[in-house]
Amino acid sequence: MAIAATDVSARGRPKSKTKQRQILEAAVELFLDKGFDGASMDEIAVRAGVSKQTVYSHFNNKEELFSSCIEQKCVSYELSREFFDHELPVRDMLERIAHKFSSMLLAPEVVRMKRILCATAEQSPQLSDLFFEAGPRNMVAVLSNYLDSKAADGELEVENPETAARQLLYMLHGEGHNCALMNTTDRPPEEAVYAYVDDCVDLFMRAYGPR
Amino acid sequence: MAIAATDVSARGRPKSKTKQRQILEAAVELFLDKGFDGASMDEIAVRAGVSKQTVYSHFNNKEELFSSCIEQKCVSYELSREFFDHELPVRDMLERIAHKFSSMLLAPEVVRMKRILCATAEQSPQLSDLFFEAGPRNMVAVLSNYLDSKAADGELEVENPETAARQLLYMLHGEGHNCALMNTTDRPPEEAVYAYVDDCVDLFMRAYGPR
DNA sequence: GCCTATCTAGACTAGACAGTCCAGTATGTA
DNA sequence: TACATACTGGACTGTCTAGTCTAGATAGGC
Repeated sequence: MAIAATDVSARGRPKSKTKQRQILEAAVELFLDKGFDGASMDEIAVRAGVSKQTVYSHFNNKEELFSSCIEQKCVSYELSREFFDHELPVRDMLERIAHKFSSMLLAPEVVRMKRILCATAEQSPQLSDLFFEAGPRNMVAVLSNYLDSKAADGELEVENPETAARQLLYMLHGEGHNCALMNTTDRPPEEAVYAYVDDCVDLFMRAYGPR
Repeated sequence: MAIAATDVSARGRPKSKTKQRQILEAAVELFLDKGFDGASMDEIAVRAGVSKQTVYSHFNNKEELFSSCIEQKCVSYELSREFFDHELPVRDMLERIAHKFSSMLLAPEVVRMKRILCATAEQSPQLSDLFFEAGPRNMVAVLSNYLDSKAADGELEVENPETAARQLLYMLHGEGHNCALMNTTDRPPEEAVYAYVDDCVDLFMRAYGPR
């Protein structure tokens, strides 16, 4: 929807999908790198190897282009339900998901994306919505679903699986993610983050595991 | 230190402390409101009721002014050790601190400040350091200290108080803080946040409380 | 009351950037 | 082949902003 409407009649030369992809790729790189204000349309056009006019023929303005970028990135991060292995002991499964989740939270691309969403939060909350549904909320739903099924099996003592999912996931953010987000100079080393993640699963199992 | 050095010799008319305060106040408001790029020096001067030249005579450039603003805000947020009441039962004390911490995380001023630090993270990590030491790290230290003393009393079973403090504090961030930070349109209502905070203390006590 | 520095008001420079316009060229569809 | 449209490249407009400069008014310290 963010893309300029192509004429109903398919007369004349059609817009090139390739160019559009090039533009989006260049824009993603530059927006992630310099933020919304920092990235200029001229630079995006140059990096995409395309004229500025072409950029404007595919996307009506800067906001629209930015929004398309976020949209594109979100789909690529959606976590699937298939990740969960119901045969594995709960603790092992939780450790697996916790580590995967934690490393996602530390991925430079994710961090930079969150930074930009924070920065543009005031101007465009609908972008945050987009991200929030595809990202954190989806993750809570998926994990909560898993916890619920394990509670039904009697492997966990969780009354409210959604709350439990949030507790674990937000706890996992920890100093690692926070430091990365703010780009502090001294960051917890990788081993410390791993240890922290294990401690979180421990805490979780101590509270919700079978007695 | 961020302030332009006043001449060693105290000859002539001294710089007005009042003007400096006015400039800082106006700058804080505008930076929090519009971010670093969004706030212009002209606007700051106007809001401070001062000429632009005066702004530049107190602060050499925009970065310096910004840095002074963050510095000023940080000192005002430092949490004190006096807050902890050692007579109160651990659970009650934790509930108290959890609620206070949570409402701080939701305060508009704090949220906007964090947003700006995220946005400027790439350019100026030393600002994040400033904030991180005065804010999150200080908070962890203070709570960890409390948990340690309670572990010594046998009221808690905490092996690593620092980790435990981090777990509780980061868990408390939750969806409320995250949504506020990104400014999503549908935010968890106040009661939901309160309930979540209580659930977090529950989780903590289930894991670390006496058997 | 003099000296010195601050402060004001506004003009000014220099550069950046979003978005438009145009003339010419390339290319897919009918 | 003819048409309609996409694409290029570059010039252009209008706007905004950081930072400088100047001339004159103001006010504190000695």
